[in-house]
Amino acid sequence: MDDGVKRIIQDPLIPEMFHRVEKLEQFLHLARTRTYAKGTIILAQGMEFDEIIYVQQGCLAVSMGADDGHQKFLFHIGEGSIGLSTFLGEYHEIQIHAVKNSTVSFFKVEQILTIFREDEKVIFDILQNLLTKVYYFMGQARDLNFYRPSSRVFRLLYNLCINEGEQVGDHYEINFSLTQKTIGEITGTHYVTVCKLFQMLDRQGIVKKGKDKMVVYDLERLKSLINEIIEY
DNA sequence: GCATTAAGGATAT
DNA sequence: ATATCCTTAATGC
Repeated sequence: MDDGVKRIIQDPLIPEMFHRVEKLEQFLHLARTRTYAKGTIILAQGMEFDEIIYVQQGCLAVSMGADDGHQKFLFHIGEGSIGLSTFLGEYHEIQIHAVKNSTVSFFKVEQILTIFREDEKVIFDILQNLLTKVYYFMGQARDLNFYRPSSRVFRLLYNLCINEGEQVGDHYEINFSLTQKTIGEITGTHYVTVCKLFQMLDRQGIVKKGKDKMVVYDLERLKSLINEIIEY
């Protein structure tokens, strides 16, 4: 095996940075390409689907419907990433909609096979993309079983700080911010609960969340909060 | 401990 | 100007 196919699976902290398959960029002429306005539903529940989605620009969200009409957010498909490499019949409950204005390409099976023949490394890229998703959702399954909602939120913040945080003096800065709403979606906790938790963190000076920056003032305290019972 | 609902205020586009 | 996000309180499991 040459180095081109030797890779490491790293766990994505948030479900939108799965392995990119940018090699598909060279094969866009084989695909059907469309643009979607923000909010458009690309794949509705129960719609047959046998293509691979590649997002050139923008961002899509994949969610799964529940009996009561609720949609459980699953993951984002960002630029350079792919979606639904599995082929759905008409009895699935997946929905995909555009989060931003997006241009996305659709590859049919035969086209994908052609690409595989021309550049077999694309196979590994697609496998890698799928495996990071599988690994991510294995982690989700564990978290939902073993941690309470408050723990899941704190764990996410802690991991973000460890992995993306930049130490500045005595504190850490995370140079992007998630909305409380998306933190709720990712961790499976209600957004009102997320709000209360951030209030607590703010009041105790542990974490302050800004518009496009989060700073962690007390990483050890944040870590210990993961295993504490929170009073609301 | 947390979800849910509702309702009003705050920001983003 | 309108949609989206955040806050707060009340209630229920």
